[in-house]
Amino acid sequence: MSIAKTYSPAETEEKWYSYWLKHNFFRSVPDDREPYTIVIPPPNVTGVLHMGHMLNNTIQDVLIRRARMKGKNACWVPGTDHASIATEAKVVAMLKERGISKKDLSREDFLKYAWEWKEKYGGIILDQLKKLGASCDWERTKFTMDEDMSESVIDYFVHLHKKGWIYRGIRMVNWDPQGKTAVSDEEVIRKEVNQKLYYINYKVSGEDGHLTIATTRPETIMADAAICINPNDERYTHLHGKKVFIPLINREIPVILDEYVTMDFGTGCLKVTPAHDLNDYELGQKHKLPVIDILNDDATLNEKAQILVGEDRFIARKKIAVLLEEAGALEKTEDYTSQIGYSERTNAAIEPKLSMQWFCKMPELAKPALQYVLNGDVKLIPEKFVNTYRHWMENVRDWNISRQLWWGQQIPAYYLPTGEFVVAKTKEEALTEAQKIDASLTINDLTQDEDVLDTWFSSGLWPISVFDGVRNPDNAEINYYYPTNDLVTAPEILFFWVARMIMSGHELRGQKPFSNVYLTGIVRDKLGRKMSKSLGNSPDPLDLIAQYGADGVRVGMLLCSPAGNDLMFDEKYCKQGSGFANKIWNAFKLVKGWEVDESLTSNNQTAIAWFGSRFNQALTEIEHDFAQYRLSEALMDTYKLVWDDFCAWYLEMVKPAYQQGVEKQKIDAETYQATVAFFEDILKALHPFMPFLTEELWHDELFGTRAEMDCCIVAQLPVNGEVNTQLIAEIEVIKQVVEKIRNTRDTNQLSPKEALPLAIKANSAIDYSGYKTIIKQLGNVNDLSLVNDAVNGASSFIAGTDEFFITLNIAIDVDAERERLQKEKEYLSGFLRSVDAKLNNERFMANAKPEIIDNELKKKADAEAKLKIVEDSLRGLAG
RNA sequence: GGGAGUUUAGCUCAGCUGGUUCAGAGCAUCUGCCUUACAAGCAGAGGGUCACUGGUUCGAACCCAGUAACUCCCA
Repeated sequence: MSIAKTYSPAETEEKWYSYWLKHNFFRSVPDDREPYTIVIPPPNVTGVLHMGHMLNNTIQDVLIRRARMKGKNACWVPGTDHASIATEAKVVAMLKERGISKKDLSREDFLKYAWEWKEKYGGIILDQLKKLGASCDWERTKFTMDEDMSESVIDYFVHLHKKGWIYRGIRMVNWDPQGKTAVSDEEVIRKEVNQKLYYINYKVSGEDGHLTIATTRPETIMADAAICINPNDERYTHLHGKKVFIPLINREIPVILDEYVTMDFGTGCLKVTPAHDLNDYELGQKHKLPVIDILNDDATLNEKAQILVGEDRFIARKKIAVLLEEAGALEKTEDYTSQIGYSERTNAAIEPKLSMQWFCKMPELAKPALQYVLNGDVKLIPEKFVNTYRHWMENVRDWNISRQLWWGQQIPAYYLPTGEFVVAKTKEEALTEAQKIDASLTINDLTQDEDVLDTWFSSGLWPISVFDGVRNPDNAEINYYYPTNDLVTAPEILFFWVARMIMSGHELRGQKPFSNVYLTGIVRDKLGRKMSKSLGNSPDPLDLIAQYGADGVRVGMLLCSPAGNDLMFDEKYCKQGSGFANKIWNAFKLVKGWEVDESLTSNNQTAIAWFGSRFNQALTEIEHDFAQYRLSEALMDTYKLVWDDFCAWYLEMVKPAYQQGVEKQKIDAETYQATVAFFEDILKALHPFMPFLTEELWHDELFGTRAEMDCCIVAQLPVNGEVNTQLIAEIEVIKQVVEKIRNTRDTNQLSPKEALPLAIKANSAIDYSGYKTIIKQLGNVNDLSLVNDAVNGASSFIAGTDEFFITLNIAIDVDAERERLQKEKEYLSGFLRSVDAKLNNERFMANAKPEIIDNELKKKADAEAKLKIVEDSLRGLAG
């Protein structure tokens, strides 16, 4: 196979992804290997791939591929969640476009449309993930409303109900008037909003005077049940026990006293509207006030409002301001900013609303779930999130699990004609239960609760239900794969999702659902703004892949992703990624271009031994990075291993020197074979990050003929190689020597092509005769000699504690040389002084650990040796 | 209002148990090179009062206290 000038990702990616699929490399079934399991955070069926998914799934894929290459039975379970509110909203919108209204449909018909929608759009993200290279076991793809998954949800509900942890109650809920459902506290996004504060006069009953209240919601005055003042407020003592009239509708309401009212906010008179404000509701309960609900489910005013009936709340607000003005009841308005809640799903302003809901008691579930994290059974990465988690779990409130929707698992509660209810898995079982209450009941007497369960109630079971562990708690799969290993998700859903999985894991299996939770940051643009559709600052991930290749984008994502911190994404990182791919490609081209000449003998043993050691050392470092989930650093360590150590140093050491007139470079067999072997190891180390490029090169004929199943994706990572640390340390000195030779060339404005003679006066134990080849090749040195005395009149430098001399054809600039040496001398003397200061300090000698002192002594000796050399050189220069 | 976090080079970030592997990496910048793998490259170079103030210590980017700015979560 001939090789193209640059790497072109597109066809490669398509080719190898299908190959992997065809050969079932992503497939996992239980066997006797150690399992390594990740369940995907199921994306919404409504979504399309965004940068957050890219980051999240790149990380998961790196982890899963690495585990696979370490010989584990790697299983990555993909799937989607049904996102009840968001999906229902989409379906309602779709129907509206077709001229169909949801309220004209039966539940059954509506669900048919919803499933149709899900089939059409629900798999988009998963398909897009394939472009990224995600090696999920697609045969395991799950959806939270699959029959078995839903059954698991119902089982869990029944289970919790039996324990008495699920109950019904009237509560003030966050009502989404657009979705026409309650949403949980966590699904409300608070935003600062500029509003107006309306000052409204209420006439005092039986007197001429009035009092003034301040409110942001004048349209709710018709629902007022009282006016509340602080009993300590001296301005209003005359109002104690009085009644006032609500303007426009002239309903009489009492003035009540409660210290709850802040005297210095507004006027100190608070209108109490129990039906439409959480705090007012509680105040109303305390003072036994009536609850007057003037809003419909869609937040239009109902007939209880008496006026503006049928108007939307916001339109009513504008209109009532005018009416109040006309009636002379509007004192003034002021600009005012406050926090308003918006539905995460529909972006409608949340309306506090009283309604009957299902709740799940949290304290009993939260307590053990907190322990898993506190005692380290479940590790949060980074650790800082433990505090946040604890704070939540210790202040947890009961969870509203019902949603007034159709798309989702319908609550398995069945009402008797009397209004009593039973909870059971099926209607038949419910009947049996119901008949215990009234033996004469038949199945037609039972009506199932209309509401569905919160989506998190089902995704909270995800790591168990994907292995059918709720319905069949002792099946082979759940026993093998559960607890899973790593979970990769966003901190915003630590409580929503992660905590609930830990709760259900403990409750159902007495076990944690996963050992490590890697929390990624939010992907922001380079200005630090969260990427969002509305801002239009998010690149299309698929465009990025088309432009930079999947490998390039994967590298780009990881380069800028410190664990748990937000990442400032910039396309330039992807560019760096694709540049890296190209570098590897070109290194490959070089090696591939070599022709072996069997008659040549190798003199690259040192280089080969060095890179072998360096490679093993780097593997250990990378392993260490992964153990701490420092993926960004693991990648950077790999990057530098390949680019610097392999390409810039090793290949330059061994590559056949340019020979005039020789068209093909020849190389000895030993070096060739070693280099090819190194390259193969490098492909393995790179594979988790750059699966496509590595797989492509893996199959090149350079490596001989490969069996069909011999693929990089299942190659085993090299382990436990030897590291010759002395050799590595000595090569570091050799690199310095080479750099200084190049520097000498640079400062004397000599061409790199001009070969130079080098004399070495070794003061250290390094045997330079073994490094001659390398120095000659990299430094373009034509004559290398080992000497015992300083060479006069030559340009010199020091590396380590050894001296080096280059005799130049041109006269060296003595003054410049002296200045350079003088500077070095000053630095060394200063350094020596600081070391001596420590060593002469009694308290240092008394307090510092012995190894620290040893180190200082070594530094002293080292500096003294160097200083002596510099001083000698200076003397030589003078003489 | 309560809680948490962040602040190190122009940018994005490392810096573990306080001590020469301590001020580092990648990118960007500057200079010189189209050198037979790669200009998406090669060879060099510059760049930081470790947010600020004080304290502890023989010794502080690191520990403690306070201040400032930014971010997130909860109310």
